[in-house]
Amino acid sequence: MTAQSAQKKNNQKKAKTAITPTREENFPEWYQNVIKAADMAENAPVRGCMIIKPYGYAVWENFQRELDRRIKDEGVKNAYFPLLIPLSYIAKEAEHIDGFAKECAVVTHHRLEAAPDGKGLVPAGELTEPMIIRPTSETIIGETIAKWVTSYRDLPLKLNQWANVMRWEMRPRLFLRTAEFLWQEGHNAFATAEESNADARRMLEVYAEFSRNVLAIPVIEGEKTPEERFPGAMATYTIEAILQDGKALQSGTSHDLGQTFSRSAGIRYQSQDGAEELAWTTSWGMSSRMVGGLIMTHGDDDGMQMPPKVAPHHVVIIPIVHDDGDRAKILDYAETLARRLKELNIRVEMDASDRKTPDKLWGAIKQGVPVRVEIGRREMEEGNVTHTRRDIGRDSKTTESTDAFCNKITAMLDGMQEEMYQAALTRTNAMLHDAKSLDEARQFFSEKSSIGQLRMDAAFLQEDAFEKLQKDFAVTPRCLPFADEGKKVIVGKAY
RNA sequence: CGGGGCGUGGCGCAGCCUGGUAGCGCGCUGCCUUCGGGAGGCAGAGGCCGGAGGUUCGAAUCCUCUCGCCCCGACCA
Repeated sequence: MTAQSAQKKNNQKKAKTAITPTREENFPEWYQNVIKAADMAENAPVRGCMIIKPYGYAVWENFQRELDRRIKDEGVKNAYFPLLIPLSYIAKEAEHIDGFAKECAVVTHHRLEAAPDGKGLVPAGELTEPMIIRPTSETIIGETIAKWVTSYRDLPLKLNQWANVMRWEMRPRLFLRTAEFLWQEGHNAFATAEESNADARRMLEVYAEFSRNVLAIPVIEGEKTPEERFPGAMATYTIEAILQDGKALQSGTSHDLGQTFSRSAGIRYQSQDGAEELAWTTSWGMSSRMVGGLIMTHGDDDGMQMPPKVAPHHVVIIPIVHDDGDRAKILDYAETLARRLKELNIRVEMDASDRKTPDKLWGAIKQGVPVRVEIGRREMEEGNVTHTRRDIGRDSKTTESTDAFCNKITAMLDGMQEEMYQAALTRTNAMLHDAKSLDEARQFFSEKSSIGQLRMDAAFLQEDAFEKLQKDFAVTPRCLPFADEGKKVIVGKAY
C-alpha cells in the first residue's frame, strides 16, 4: 500500500461525523452532545434540573399525546393532585418512606426576609409541619380517594395525572435521571386482589405496546426481584430496554400495591354483603427519561434519529435559492408543498431562514428529522421534489414528482418507523447473552469488551456468589422476564 | 458520599511545569464571491482566565481554601 492510499484509507476510516466523540469513542459524552446538537435540552442553574428546549419538549408533547390516548382507552380519567405533600402523609407507610426518605426535597418555610447582615434573603416563617415535594403521589392520592370511596360501587376508580416530581438525585444526567422530571402516574383502586394484579399487568402491556409501536424501542417485560421492588409494593412489573451501550433502562413500571396504601390511607369500602373491606391498588408510571432512551436507542454518530411517531417534524423543507430572482417563486412552490403535506397530517417544518444550505441540511440531520426535502429551481420547473431519508442518508436521495411523493409519504414514514424498530430489535437481541453459570457470568462481566445483559437461571439469585457478582461488577438483576415464566433473570448494568 | 478528571470569549481547546497582564479553531457581525452532503476572501465584535484569600514589583500560571461540571461507583424511574 502506498503512503497515499494509506492516507486515503485513514481518512475514510475517520469519516467526518456530525457528533464528536462518536458512540464508540465515548458514549456518555456522545449522548450529551447529541442533546446539545439537536437543541433538545440544557442544564439548569440548579444541579440535577434541566431546561427542556422547544424541540425536546415537542418530543415530550407527542409522547404525551400518544400515551394519554392509550391510558384513556383503559378507562382512566385524568386529574391533578398537589405538588406539596404533608410530611405526615408520607410518614404513614414505613416501607414507602424508607424507600424515598433519602431523596425527598423538604419545604420548611413560607417567607423570605432580608438577612440580618443586609446581604440577600433568608428563609423565615417556619411551617408548623414541613412538607415534601412529591417524589411520587401514592400517599396523597391514597388519602384523597379514601374520602371518595365508600361503597363497592365506587370501584374500580382509575386516575392518572401528568405531573412533575422531584427526587434529589446523586448523579443526574439529562433526561435519563434528573432531580425534577416529568411523568404520568396512574393510581387505580379495585375491590379485589385479582383485579389489582390484572390491572398492574395490563398497564405494563400498555407501556410495552407504546414503547414498541410509538417509540420504536424494543422492551423486555418482566417482574422485578423483591429487592428491586417499589417501596411498599407486592409486585413491581417493568419493561426494560437495552440501549446501544448495552446498559438496561427501566422504561416503565407498574406496581401491584396490594393493600399497603389502602391500609395506611384507610381506603375502605362496604362490599355488596355489607362487610367493610380494604381496597386493592396499583400505580404505574412512565417518565421523561424515555426521551433519553429514545436518543440512546436511535441516535447515531450524526446525531438524533426521530421515530416518525414522536418526531416534532416529519418533514423539513429546505428551499434552495441560487439567485434572488427565483426566491419568491421557489418559496411559493415550497409553501404549496407544505400545505399539501399538512393536509395529509404530516408535520412539516419550512426552513426559510437565510442560513447556508449545508447548515440547514446538517441541522436537520442532527435533529433527526425523518425526511428532508430540498426544493430548488429544478424541482420547481419540473413539478418535482428531492427527498432524503435520515436513517439511510444520501443513498436514499430521490427526485420525483410532487404527486408521487405525496402519495407515498405516509407509507414511507410508517416504513421508517417499522424499520427503526426492527433495527433496534436486532441490536437488542444481539446484546442479550445466555450464561449457564455464575462463573460464566463473572467471565463475561470481567471482559472489557463485553457489552449487554446476561440471561441466566433465576435460581442463581439465591446464591451468595450472586451478591458478590453484583458488587464486583456493579450489575443488578433487571427483571424476571414473563417470557421465561420467572425461571430466568436478566442481569447487567443499568441507568 | 468515595475514587478519577476538568473549569481560560457562545462551543472545543492551547498557554500553567520554567510568573511579565491572553491565543487558536469553530461559531457570531459586516461586505464580496458562494449555496443541491459541512465553501472562500477581507474587515470586525467578544474573555477582569469558576470564586475567595495568599506569595510576589508583577499571577491564567505558584500556595491554601472554596464552588461547579464530567466520568466510574454506592442510591434510584
